[in-house]
Amino acid sequence: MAYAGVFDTATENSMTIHLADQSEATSLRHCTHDYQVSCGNCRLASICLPLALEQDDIEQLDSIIQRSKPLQKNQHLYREGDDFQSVFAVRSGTLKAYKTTDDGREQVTGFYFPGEILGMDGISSNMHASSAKSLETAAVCEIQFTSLEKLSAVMPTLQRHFFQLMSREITEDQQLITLLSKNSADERIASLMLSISTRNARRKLSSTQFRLPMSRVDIGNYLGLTVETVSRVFSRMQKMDMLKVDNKEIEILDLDGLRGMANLGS
Amino acid sequence: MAYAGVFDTATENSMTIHLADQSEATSLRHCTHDYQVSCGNCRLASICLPLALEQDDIEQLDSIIQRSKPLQKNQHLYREGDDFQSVFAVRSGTLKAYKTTDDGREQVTGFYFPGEILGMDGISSNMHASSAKSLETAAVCEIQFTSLEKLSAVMPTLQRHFFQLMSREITEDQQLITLLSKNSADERIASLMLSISTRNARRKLSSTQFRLPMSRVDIGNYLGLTVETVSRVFSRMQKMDMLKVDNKEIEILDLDGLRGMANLGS
DNA sequence: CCCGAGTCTTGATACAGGTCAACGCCACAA
DNA sequence: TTGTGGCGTTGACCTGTATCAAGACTCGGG
Repeated sequence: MAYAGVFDTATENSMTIHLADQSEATSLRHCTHDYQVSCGNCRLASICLPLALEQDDIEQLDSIIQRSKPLQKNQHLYREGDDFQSVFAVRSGTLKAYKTTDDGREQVTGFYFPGEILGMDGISSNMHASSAKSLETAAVCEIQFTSLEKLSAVMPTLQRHFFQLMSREITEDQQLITLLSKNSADERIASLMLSISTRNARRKLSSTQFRLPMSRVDIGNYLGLTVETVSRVFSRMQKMDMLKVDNKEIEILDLDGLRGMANLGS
Repeated sequence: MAYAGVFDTATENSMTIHLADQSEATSLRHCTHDYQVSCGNCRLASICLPLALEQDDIEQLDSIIQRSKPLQKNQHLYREGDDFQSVFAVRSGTLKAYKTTDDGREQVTGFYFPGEILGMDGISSNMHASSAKSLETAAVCEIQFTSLEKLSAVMPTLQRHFFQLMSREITEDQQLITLLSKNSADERIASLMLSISTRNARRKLSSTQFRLPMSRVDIGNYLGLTVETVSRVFSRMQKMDMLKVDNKEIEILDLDGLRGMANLGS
């Protein structure tokens, strides 16, 4: 996929990047040369760090960021209950975050695309409050939280940036709450398609044609619907010529129609 | 109500504490003597600031906190779209936060009890992402965000505390997401009752007997249910001898039963 | 190439909760 | 005292989505 090329030469392996395992986490620090070298030349920096940082600042930031080996499909980045030590920026691929409820069911709480940051829900209790696994081969940057705190204290723009990131996570969750509590199945699916569309646009990818990295099950779970309903809605939208759906391949044919549907059912 | 006594002598007025209105906001800074004087002697400090702060730190914190006059019932603390300048700690009374959707409906995103902090969703865009209004006479402490940022930079425990507060807001929203997408009406109501119960306990109030500050409409809105359903669930729970419901007066009769219901329907 | 497991689609039926409507209760004003 | 308006309750009915069931498609492995 789009950014995967950068990592093509890296040998895939099944190493679990598990923060509880300190020895591995530290060893990652020394693999930097295999991968992209700096936030300064990262094409995602404009999404991940929309900051006016001096050259000097970027170097400091780089020094606390660890670039890790790729995650394979379905590999966990962290699990609910793990020691919290870092937040992560997605460099390529897509991850999903989910919680397991007391009675064993799963609730997907978010999808994370390149340039987006995850893991911040672990700060409050020093323990990850959700699990994160990759939906396809993916790569992430790991940002040690204690280092981030220290650096934030001397770099006001960084401090503000992280407050903002967390605040955005809150407002996005609130959007989802509204979606779940007030909107029909059609509206929910339409909203998700639009969300993916705009997030693609931010990364300079097509906003009308893309491949869904997640399964119907994940979509349904995220939106509080069953697989069957998700499937039916896709079929219906296809029949209405709003969407062209070929399994995971999506083409938005009527963006305005979709927008209308997302707000107030058709 | 519990903490209202402190403010009994204050003249009620209809002044809107509206942050866009700079002149009023600043004038509040000089009313301090009318109200509680310091975080150091605030009985809610253990909830609001569970920090190991030195005497000196508390004084610094006090210097950036403005104690405002009471809000009347239904008065707005801030509105969606207002300039973001401060976060607020509830001292007495209860507030609700809500968003208005594009098609004009309202989504309640949270209830805030004494000792809890609200307004953090405004940080990301420098604009409040939701509105907040009081459900009854209430009082809040206003914390100027820029001052908070500056103080955080030199007080690591404060910086961490705020990261944690925001992170907690995220995990709580995720709880609600799960509730809305996976749980039945009974489970939702049971969860809310338990949440209020534990939050009361934290403030050393009864965990089994309390008065709901919000209307049935607000409860339904928050939980993604209609008023009728809320009412029916309360009646059903009463018939099952789990709850005693007399309008807003609630008594939990079977805490364990309620807990069972909250997790996995009955 | 085919096989088999996982994933997706489609149809028939069931049910939780929404909608509509009527009414009770209480506070407050005239 | 009698309205009047807001809130809460209850009942009857309806509908969107879940559930159950059967196939169809897809993709990786032998």
